[in-house]
Order: sequence, then C-alpha cells, then structure tokens
Amino acid sequence: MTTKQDLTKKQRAVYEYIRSCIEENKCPPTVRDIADHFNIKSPKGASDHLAMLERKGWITRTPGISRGVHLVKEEEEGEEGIPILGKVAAGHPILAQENVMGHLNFAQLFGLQDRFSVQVSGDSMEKAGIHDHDYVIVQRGSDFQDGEIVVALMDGEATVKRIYKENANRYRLQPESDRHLPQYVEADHPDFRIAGRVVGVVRRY
Amino acid sequence: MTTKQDLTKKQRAVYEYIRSCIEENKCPPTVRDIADHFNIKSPKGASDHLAMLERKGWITRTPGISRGVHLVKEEEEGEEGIPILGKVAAGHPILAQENVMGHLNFAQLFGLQDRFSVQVSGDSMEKAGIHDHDYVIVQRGSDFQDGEIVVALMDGEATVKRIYKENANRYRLQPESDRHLPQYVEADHPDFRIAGRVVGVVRRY
DNA sequence: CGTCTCTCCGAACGTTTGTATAGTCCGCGT
DNA sequence: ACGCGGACTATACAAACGTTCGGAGAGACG
Repeated sequence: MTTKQDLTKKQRAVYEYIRSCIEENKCPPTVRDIADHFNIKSPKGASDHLAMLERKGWITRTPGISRGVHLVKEEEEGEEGIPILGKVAAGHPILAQENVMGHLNFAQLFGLQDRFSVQVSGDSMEKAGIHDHDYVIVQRGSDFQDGEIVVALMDGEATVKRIYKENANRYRLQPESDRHLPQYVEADHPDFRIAGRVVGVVRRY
Repeated sequence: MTTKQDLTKKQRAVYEYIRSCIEENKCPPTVRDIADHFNIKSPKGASDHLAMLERKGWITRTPGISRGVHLVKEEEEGEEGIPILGKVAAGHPILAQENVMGHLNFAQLFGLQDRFSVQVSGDSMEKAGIHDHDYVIVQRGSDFQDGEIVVALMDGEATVKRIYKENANRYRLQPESDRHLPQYVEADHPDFRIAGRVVGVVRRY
C-alpha cells in the first residue's frame, strides 16, 4: 500500500463510479457526469469530491482538461502482466516492489491489431536471436524496410528471413546462420509473398 | 471480421494514435490532440479523419461530448492474445482464420505467479538468443538445474548467465559469447544470490 | 456553544472542445 | 480536361467542461 488515506462512504462511491466509467467507456466521466449520477445539482459538489480524492491520494487530475482524472493504481499484478524490475544497485532491492519499472503485457508491448504469430522451426535465424521453437510476432502487411526480418511465403511454405532488395525486381532472403545460404527470389514470382514484418520474439524455456 | 473497410495510411496512423492514447491515458484524445500530434493546424483536419474512421466502421463517436471516440473492437483479441498461425501447406492460407493453432498469451505462456522480468543489457548471452534490450521472464527462487540460465545478483548487480555447479561450494557463471569469460563464485559469498530461473524471453523490434 | 469536516447549492467565468462553413491543393482515374 | 476523394487551412460559434466565489445545512467533537 502507499499513502492513501481512508475515504468516506460517499467518496468511496464516487471513486467506484469513476472506476466503473473507465471500465465501461474506457474514458473517465466529466465532473457533470458525476454530479448527475449522484443527483448533485451543482458541478461544484462533484468537483469537491474529486478534490478530496486527489488530496487523499486516490486520483490525480490534470487541471483544465476534460476528463483529466486518473486513478492512482495499486499493485494489481494479475491483470497488468509481469512486473519489470530495473537494474539493481545494492542489497536485495530486486525483490522490492518499489523497483517496478513497468509491466510486460502483450497488448502494450505488441499491440494486437493485425498481428499474428508463427512458431519458428529450424535454426536459420539463430544469429539474430531467433531459435528453433521460438514464436515470432508478425505485423501483417507487405511493406518493409531493407534489412528487416520478415515472414515470407514461398511455394506454400513460410520462412523467417532478413530481406534485402537486390534490385528492382529481385529480393535476397538472408538467413542468419553459418549453415544456411541466402535465397534469391523475383519480386513478381507468383508463389512469393511477404506475410508481414517481424516485430517481436517470444520464447519459453 | 466485420464490415470494416480498408484505411489509407494516414487513417491507419490516426487510428493507431487513438489506440495508443487510450492505452496510455485510459482516455481517448481530443480532436485537437490528434491535430497537434500530426501537425495539423486545424481541428477540422483531425475531425475529418474521425468522420472517415467512423464511416468505415472503425470507431464510433458520441456527438457533442468531449473525447467521445470509441474503438470498434473486433473479436476480443485482448482476452485471447495473439493468434498463432501454423505451417502452411499451399496457397495463401496463412491469412485464413481457420489456421489458428492457438493464442499467445502471457498468463498462459508464463503464468504470472512469482514471475518478474528484467531487461537485459549487454550481449553476454547472445549465443543463447538473449540479446541486448531483451526482456527475460524470471521465476523467482533460488533453486535451479545445472546448466540453466539464471538471474544472479552479485555485489548489487544483476546478471543473466548460465550456471553450473563446479563443486560443493563453487559455481561457474557461464556467458554465451565469445567476448566474455566465465566467472566463478563461492556459494557462501555474502553478496551473491540467485534471484531466479529464466523461463522466457521477450523481444520487441 | 463554537468550530471543524463533509456535503451540497447557485451562479458565473473562462477554457476546452466538437462542429460547421468555405475554400485550397494534390493525385488519380476517365 | 474534368470530376472526385483525401488531406488540410482559416475562421467562427456553441456546447461541453473545469473552476471559482460565496454560502448553507448537518453531523461530530471538544
């Protein structure tokens, strides 16, 4: 726990209302929304409650901005993902909660729109840190930068390779391994297609 | 899939920006926030994009109220995680939904109990596919199998290394890189401790 | 009793914000 | 050459919204 002070019943109700609004609408309520919900006739009434909640350390507000209410979140480990602990300086602080730098979370890390993943088989990309059985996260789409790692479809098979444009209509698919050779492919090859760019890797031991 | 029409590059960027705002601030941006972010001088420019996104079925708006933007969510990907597409046999089935073999999900993949993560700095484990800036997922605890990768605390510094028991009270911390040498440490060294076993790796490009 | 705190009213003020009108520029297809 | 849709500017207005000022009743506490 942190420095949060106790709330009155009404204040707790207001806090819960704000929380439910964020959950439902993904957006905090306005001062007047709160007033309406509790049959408070003046926005000041609701504003007073917000001032209290802020003073007691339950929310933060951004003055002058609509819906500028943020909940001060407490450690809800299950929902958030895996805590990221920072570099440690001395003693055993790696176990301390205060050292949390953020949380690992799929949605936050990779986004979820238009992404998919493929399990890699083979070690042709091992020097790039992509090993057998790893999962790669792929951004669907056919555009890429020279030298990026992509998932390419060739003759019905999917491969993960680094891609380079050799010239106007010729690509080089470059493995990252001593045991594999680059492949070359014409851009207009009928059975060739870029499925997407690799934006992440996930491995479980 | 629903009735969503294709977006232009700019529209997609605007949509992504809105998504990132909601993720960060738990609150959609205002029209002017969008305009500012894309260096659009008039709120109308941003508003036009929103109108497009709404017409094409990607967002909904509540007229007249601030930040009245809602993303139209598709198939609850947030809950499930990122779909894993399998090996493909022919044609272009990698884009087909039927090929989904499962879903990548932190909770499912790593569990969440007693796990934390550390961002790796340095390349001492590059041959094990753990690169600079990667996140390693760590199972808290001091027991390990010989040859496993662990996070060790020494003199207040955390390092990721492969660990071997040399003899009764002596460990070898083995890097996986040509540019690093193994370290040896006494088991009863006062400033030495095993923070946990590495059970996973996550990387974002 | 006086003095707190909590809860709220009423009215007003100034900013933030969504929306509208009118027009420009550019690339694309016919 | 023409029209069309996408992207944008400039200006303006009205609604939404946060905030402030001044006050008031009810309950708690010494």
